Amino acid sequence: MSKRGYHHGNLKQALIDAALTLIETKGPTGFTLSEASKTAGVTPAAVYRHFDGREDLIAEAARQGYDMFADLIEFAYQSGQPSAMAAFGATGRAYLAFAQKYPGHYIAMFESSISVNRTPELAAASKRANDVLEKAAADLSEHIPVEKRPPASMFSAHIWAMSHGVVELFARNSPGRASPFPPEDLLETGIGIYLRGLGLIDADD
Amino acid sequence: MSKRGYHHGNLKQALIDAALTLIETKGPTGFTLSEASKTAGVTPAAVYRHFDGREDLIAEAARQGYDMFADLIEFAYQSGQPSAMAAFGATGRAYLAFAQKYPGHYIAMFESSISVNRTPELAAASKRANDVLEKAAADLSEHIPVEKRPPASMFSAHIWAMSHGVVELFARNSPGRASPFPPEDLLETGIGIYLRGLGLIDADD
DNA sequence: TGTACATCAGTGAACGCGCGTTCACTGATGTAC
DNA sequence: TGTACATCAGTGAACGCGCGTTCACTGATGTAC
Repeated sequence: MSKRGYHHGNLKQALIDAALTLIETKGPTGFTLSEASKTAGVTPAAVYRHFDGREDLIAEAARQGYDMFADLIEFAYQSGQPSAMAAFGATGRAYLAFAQKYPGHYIAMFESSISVNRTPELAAASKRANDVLEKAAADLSEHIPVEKRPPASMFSAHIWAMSHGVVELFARNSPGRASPFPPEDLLETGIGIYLRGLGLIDADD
Repeated sequence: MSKRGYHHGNLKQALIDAALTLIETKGPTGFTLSEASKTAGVTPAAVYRHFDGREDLIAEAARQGYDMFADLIEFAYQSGQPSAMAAFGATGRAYLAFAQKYPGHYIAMFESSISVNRTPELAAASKRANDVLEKAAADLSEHIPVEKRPPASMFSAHIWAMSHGVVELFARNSPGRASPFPPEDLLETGIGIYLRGLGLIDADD
């Protein structure tokens, strides 16, 4: 903030922020190093003081995204305890909220072609996010009779798929494709119906 | 086929096919006119005999995709009649099959930034696909008591979201992200649980 | 407090490259007579 | 069947552009004395 002049002071983060904004508007392949550096008020060559190159910058943006994502999801999950049901619901809402509040991160994480195994840090951050989702599903599925209980990883994959689908198709404004309902409602009702199918919600709601 | 030489014979379709293969491997923004024309064995300038430019080529690919998609979905839907349940199940399976068999089309349709309203033909093809999906949902929801019946468009949006999510997260091999289950199983069980939640499938399966 | 100096974040010019698009052209094809 | 000719699908060279990356450099900063 206060530091300016020849030395930027916080160029690394400024570049990541610029990249995220660009990714948000132009997609992960539409983003260019040159434009990000220009946005940050710096020469393209300056990027190489902080990153190994283009891919490395995107990977770092994704890593920060996974970290925030895991934090938010974990916090939402804890905030609903000790009710497994409340914890699960909060987790689902946090998912959509994250995708809407941080679209650049979301795209870098799930739509860029960066492998999640690119660096150990990225893999760890991604795994942590995954584990929280699966933990929420596992907790909740404790309430299902064993013989009709699907594996927690399947349960969590279903919810994740529906959440991701709602984000991609109805939350992000695909050009020319109108959403019939607010995405929050769509996800809330969708998950509700699914959970009822598992016997976790009373048929009378 | 038989026609070759100075005149290509069927360059327009050859360019679309080349574009689809490229889109499939490099994403909608990674695709280049030059590479598509080279693949088709032709100079980049030749493209302009058949298309207005880059975007126009993608739009045409998407249009063909919507057409095939609507045909396949419609056929699957009809093949399950008169049972609404069978028709709906076939429709869901056709969705996934399309995404897997024609990934280039699927990406051009749902992941490119081409507006569905770009041309009247594209809008019409897209609407037809949409209508078939919604019709299947509406038919099936006839079997739900009116007072607990969600709007058909919401019903269809839920199923579409879950299908799209399964495709994006687990069917397409996101680099480094392993699918815990075959996507077909994931979608079949997911939709099954959802339908049970709507009271459309017996709790005992 | 003042000065000499090492550090290193950012500059600016340059590179080779592939892009989408344009243009005047060429030559294969198919039709009219 | 043979020839003249119009059509138009494709060529090839050229354009201006922005890309990611490299390099020797410069000058602001912070530390040692």
